[in-house]
Amino acid sequence: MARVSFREQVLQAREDAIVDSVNRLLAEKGFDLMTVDEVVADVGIAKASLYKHFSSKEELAAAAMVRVLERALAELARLRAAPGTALERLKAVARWTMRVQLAGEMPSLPSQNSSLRAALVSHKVYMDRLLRLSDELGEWIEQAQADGALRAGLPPEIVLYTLFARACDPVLGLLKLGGQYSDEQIIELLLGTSFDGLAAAP
Amino acid sequence: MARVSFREQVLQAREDAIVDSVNRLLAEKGFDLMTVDEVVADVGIAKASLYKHFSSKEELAAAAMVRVLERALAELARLRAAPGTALERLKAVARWTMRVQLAGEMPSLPSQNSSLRAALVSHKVYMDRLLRLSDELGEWIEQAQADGALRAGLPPEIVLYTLFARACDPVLGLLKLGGQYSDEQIIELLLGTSFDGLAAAP
DNA sequence: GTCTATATAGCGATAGAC
DNA sequence: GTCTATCGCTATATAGAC
Repeated sequence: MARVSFREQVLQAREDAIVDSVNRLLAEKGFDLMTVDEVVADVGIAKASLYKHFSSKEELAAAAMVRVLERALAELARLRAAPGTALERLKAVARWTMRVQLAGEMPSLPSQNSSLRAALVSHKVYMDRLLRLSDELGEWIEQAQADGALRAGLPPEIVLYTLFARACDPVLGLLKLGGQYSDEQIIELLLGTSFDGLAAAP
Repeated sequence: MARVSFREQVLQAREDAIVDSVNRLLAEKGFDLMTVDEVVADVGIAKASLYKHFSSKEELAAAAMVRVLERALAELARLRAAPGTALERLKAVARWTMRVQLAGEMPSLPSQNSSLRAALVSHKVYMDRLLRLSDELGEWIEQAQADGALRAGLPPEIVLYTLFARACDPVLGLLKLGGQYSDEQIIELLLGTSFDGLAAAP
């Protein structure tokens, strides 16, 4: 670990505070409705100061995504260290992503915004974390299929996309809004629909 | 059927053309990135003319949603007239919504935009169609559970939300972009994950 | 009802003093 | 690096002639 000056620590702490706000606002309102003015008001700094740290609104979103991807990678490492089958690990990851979303900490980016997409695919750190996460999940998916625990006919790609999609499923928010179920009940219900499906066992 | 003058027919045709464009643009770019300027350029009219037909951008979105909801209700009526179990009908509806989305005709509205939400919930026609659709699907869901075809422990509400969510699932777009599968293959794969789940049969 | 032209407001981003 | 003040642009929505 390189030595860092006190000044650098202060700057790092400020960047962390910015990413904190961005992450929460992205989870609340999404990228298009989040404004840079809100971010700086939330952090309590001037807009020009923020732009000394991040060169654009897209960079802000990328930073928030990098952080959540790194937290996901840390969760994967934790799960790998514990005992459990590949299927159990995949379910645990799905639970973790749903918990993050219910806690209001899952940034939601529109898949349609092309300027944002362009910024993300050319963002080296973001792409690295995303690919590492995909690769590691892909291994568990193939292992679970080899175990006979995941349907064999299903392309691993589909399983991966489906897991990612459940991380930002609007159904969670709807059910939480309804107020009829606790967070953990919502998670177990949706885990059931994802892995066991809507239909009754044949 | 009330008699309508030629002039009224022309106006109706223009409104239809507007809703056509809005529907396609909503499917392509979503509400936040769709601009009224694009709509009028696509239709070939002036912006002020559009605002004589629809009083706001939110009204435009509501009109597109009403039309797709009415098409869904028509599809339900068609399915009810044909033979089939409740489960088969629910699967057929899911197929229909996925086909609409893959055809680029499913308007996508952000669930987070509060001004849009407010406009929709106070839009009588939209709410009427939405509730009718929910009611009719709810009957099929309860019937399918009574048949033992849908998992009994699952609250019907969850099944309904899940079906709605699959109608705008970003996974469809991702798989189509990949170019590896035909539209019908994508539909059958996702129908499988929705109804039978990711996990292998026990 | 349709048009051209414009009002009005909010946004991302920056200049320049300190 | 941080601030205040502002630019430049684009968006929704409207005024007023025809």
